[in-house]
Amino acid sequence: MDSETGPRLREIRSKTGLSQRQLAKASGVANATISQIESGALNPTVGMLKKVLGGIPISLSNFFADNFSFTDQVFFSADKLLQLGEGGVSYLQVGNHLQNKSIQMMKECYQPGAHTGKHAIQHEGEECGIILSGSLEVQVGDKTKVLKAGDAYYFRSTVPHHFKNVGREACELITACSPPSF
Amino acid sequence: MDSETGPRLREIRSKTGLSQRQLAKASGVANATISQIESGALNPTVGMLKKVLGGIPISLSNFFADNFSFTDQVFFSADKLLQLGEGGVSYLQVGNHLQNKSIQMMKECYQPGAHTGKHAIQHEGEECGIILSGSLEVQVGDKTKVLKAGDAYYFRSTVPHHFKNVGREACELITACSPPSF
DNA sequence: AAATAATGTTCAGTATAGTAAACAGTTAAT
DNA sequence: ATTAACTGTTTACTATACTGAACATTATTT
Repeated sequence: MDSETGPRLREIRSKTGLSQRQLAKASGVANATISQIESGALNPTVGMLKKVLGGIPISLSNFFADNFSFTDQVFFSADKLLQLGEGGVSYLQVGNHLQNKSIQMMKECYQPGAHTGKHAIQHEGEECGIILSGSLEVQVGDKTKVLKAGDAYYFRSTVPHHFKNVGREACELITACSPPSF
Repeated sequence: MDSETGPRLREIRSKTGLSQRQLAKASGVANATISQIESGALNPTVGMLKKVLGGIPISLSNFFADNFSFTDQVFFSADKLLQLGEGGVSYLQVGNHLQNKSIQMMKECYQPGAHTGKHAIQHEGEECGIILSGSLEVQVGDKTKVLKAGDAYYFRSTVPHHFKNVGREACELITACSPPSF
């Protein structure tokens, strides 16, 4: 019936290094259920899927938004969404050769606990962003606030700033800097 | 089990002006099923929910990302995400008083068929964007391309450009202009 | 090599999701 | 007022999601 969710669950589970039984224990469902869901032999209820994803953990929204892959084609010339970083924080940049351009737009992903380093960042220009999923602690100057999906920020980059994912799930956001900072 | 999806479905269905039976017919499921899902008496399978949402139409991703509301708090001073437009195209702007700022970041939503007008747009600066959901036909100069979720664009705004939603569902994207264009 | 502990898969039983049809209530037309 | 057409809800039935236990493989331990 829905041929996507099984393979998708398998892919995500594998990526996180969990076995079916580990995930089963963490989420409180039978391991057979996970096997059957992944193989497509079963059409899970949303309650069940939510329960299973709770063991990873990942939200339903993020699970189904997984096709937010950035691997597809990109508009204009050879501008690709480049994977710049690795590890706790990843950056996907819109366009390339930004040296003489004025905007640096990125989709960023902070793993749980990931942050921008012990020293606050400071550079020319301005920056802003919109949180897509998860939660992010944003520190700008002496102000600190935890932003959730749908929240946004805007500040002058000359003020020292620092980002940290304080939630249990990955935090995705889209940001823009002007001018590009690296 | 999952107490959110019922009320959420009811809310979305009501907003679109569909009755349970209309949606049932459009999606090919029993009206009783929709009633029971909405009342919470039933925990739908994802295949079933997908089928139901197909009659609206709205994707699973968008359905669960519904908490992408922009109504929550926003970081820094009184900067709110302002609803600027109405009708076929809506704009939610990050921050305000952008006259002497350098970035204009917005979350835009194009209803099916909606576009930026019969005359192409042209202004100073550069702009870019990332498609969150749906599909958008982007016309820049003599180049035209249909972008899907995860795709992105970047171009100089002095080149005449035009956006149009050519899909059946609403298209959401996040854009950035530098400098702000209005 | 034999034993132990993992891995994912298969199977019979039971709990429940989904259907079709009848029900009850509200609005519109005649 | 009575029909007619709509709204959402309830009910008995059947199709299937989910469980627990056994199964088959592969990797690690002793």
